[in-house]
Amino acid sequence: MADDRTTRGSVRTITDLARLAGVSPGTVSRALAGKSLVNTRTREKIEALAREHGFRPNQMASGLRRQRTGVIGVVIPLGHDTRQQISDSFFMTLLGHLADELTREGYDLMLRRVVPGEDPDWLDRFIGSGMIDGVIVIGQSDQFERIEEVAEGYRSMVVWGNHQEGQRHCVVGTDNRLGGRLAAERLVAAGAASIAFLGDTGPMEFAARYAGAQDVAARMGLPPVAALPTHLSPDRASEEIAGHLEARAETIDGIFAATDTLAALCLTELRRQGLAVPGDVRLVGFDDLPIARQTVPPLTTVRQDIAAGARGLVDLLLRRLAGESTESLVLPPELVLRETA
Amino acid sequence: MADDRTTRGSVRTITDLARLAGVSPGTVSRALAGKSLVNTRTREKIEALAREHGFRPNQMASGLRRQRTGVIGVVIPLGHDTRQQISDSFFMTLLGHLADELTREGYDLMLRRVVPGEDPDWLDRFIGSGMIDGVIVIGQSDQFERIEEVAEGYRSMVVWGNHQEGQRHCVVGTDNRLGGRLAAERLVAAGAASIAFLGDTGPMEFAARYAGAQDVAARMGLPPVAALPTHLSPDRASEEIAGHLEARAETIDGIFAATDTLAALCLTELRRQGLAVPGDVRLVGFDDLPIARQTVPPLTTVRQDIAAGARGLVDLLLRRLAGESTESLVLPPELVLRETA
DNA sequence: GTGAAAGCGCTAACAC
DNA sequence: GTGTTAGCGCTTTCAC
Repeated sequence: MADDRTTRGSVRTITDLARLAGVSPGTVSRALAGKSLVNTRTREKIEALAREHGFRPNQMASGLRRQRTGVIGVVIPLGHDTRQQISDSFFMTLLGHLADELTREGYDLMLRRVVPGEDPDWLDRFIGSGMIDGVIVIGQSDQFERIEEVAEGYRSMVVWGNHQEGQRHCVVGTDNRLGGRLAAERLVAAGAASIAFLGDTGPMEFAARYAGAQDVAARMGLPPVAALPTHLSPDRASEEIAGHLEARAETIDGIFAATDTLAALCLTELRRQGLAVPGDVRLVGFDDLPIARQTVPPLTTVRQDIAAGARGLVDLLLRRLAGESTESLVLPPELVLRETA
Repeated sequence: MADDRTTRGSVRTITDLARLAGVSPGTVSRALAGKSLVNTRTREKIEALAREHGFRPNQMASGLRRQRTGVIGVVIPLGHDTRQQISDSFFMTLLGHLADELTREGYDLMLRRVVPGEDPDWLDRFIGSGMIDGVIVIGQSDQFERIEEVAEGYRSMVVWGNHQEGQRHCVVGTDNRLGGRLAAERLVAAGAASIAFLGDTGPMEFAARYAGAQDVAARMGLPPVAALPTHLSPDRASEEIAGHLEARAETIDGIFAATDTLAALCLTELRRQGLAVPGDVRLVGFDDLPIARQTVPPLTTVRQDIAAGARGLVDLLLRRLAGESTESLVLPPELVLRETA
């Protein structure tokens, strides 16, 4: 075991430091907090001592006393399709931006991935842990109702996801339905007459994208958009896509993929089956992840502004922590024209 | 502000619950902890009450008292090239696996991204916060020395990175030098006679990969491997790659890219400049990220077993927390033959 | 401007 | 088996 937590000497507590400085613990606390009035010389002395001994106040103790931890929880519910989203690029990128934003605001980030199916209590458990001042939920998954219930009694929460008319929880997200419309309109403009949606329509975001595509098909008098369900893990998805294409390729000339990741896989499958893109089949993705620029041909897609999303989440959460009421924030999607449609 | 932290009733503390159950706080603590002996009926009663009121013990308080938080810190130092690694796929994937492993072991994960240049004290600050029982550092970046110093006095740390002869800190990582050799050998076997290394050679992992390639060039009597430095952010890297290729394409017939991400960008640039892969130029990447299978043609690369890495990191850290001494863990890289070399 | 003292919510001796 | 008690390390009245 050895002397783990002692780097130099044994100035572990504010009391140790107080003894060294010849003052009381209270004074040290005040000096280090930088607030309340402390004699400049006392403060300087204490700060010097603290630096010299590499002292840092224990955040658990401080948190307990002040009833605030300085930590924001970030939770990723893996509802549908447990194994997948695990390394979903979109969520991971969002997480990176969240880390940056929270750091900038002086908060730490506690990350939790949960499987709601195994633990229905996932959200309350996190909130009730006493470890976090607020929580950001990344993705509603299939937990819309659960989140609504919690939002009823807990204000310090903001969710990344889809906005529903009249919902109670504060959400930040792209207008998925509009995004779906943009995608389908582009497919049609590029010459598609029979469109399919590639991906699971279970998660709300995806359902909304699908609905947007349906809107366009209906408005244009095209046949309804077929749903080609897939999982999100690359391995399974590839197989499933191959199956769908074999069964339906004849009847489909436009594909709207739920994510760029799926679109990229689909592109590979299309090539393998000898179908030209965008000649035989037009393809549009969603997200505008880095991969969208690197496929061959590069992917036409619907862009979500991830950085803006992260800023919005943090901004709204901090405002809620400060007692403000906040509206949800719906971000506009943007069609990015490349070469697949 | 409203009644934030109360979902139902006001059973916030173990003492509240004790009052309800007609027992003492101590008994509630014991009952909920599941350890020490408590009358079965008392325990059941308490558990029922706890469930009914959605009570969860405050982890800050518990942590403070027990001197253990149940939280592992994960820190990503952004040393070189601040903006980049920010969404580096490799680190993000590793992070995902770490989250899974730690969760499985009952730990929470506190994530911090730091810029050592701005805060030389990044590591001590995290360790000294009192919020974490141990720390996993993802990537040595340019902080090898700092990490060594800290390792001197702090045992509860494991680092993802490159292994150096005689180093003090416990590290888990791929044998990068061997990986570099595998890559270069493959390039040569595929017909390359003049090899370049694409990427910054500053970070230790990359330096080792580069050194491995040099080993092979020397052994084979080929000209030394040229280093083509780049940043890691896609935008800058693309430009830089284009520049390098324009300047040197004539004289290079094999490229070893420091990461798959760079390799994919390079592939795009090569195509743009009308160079055939692997006809004119052979290309090998590193990591075997999902993108490696989706480029056209798919990328020959050196695989790092990320899942095994995450398991190793967590396993070693837990052993160290338990007081064991542990050796570093060097994982074998594996050449994955696809079509670019 | 500083000290003393009372906890934040929990756990772990120590009694009984 | 269970109650009582004394803190974990910090902040914050309340005195002075």
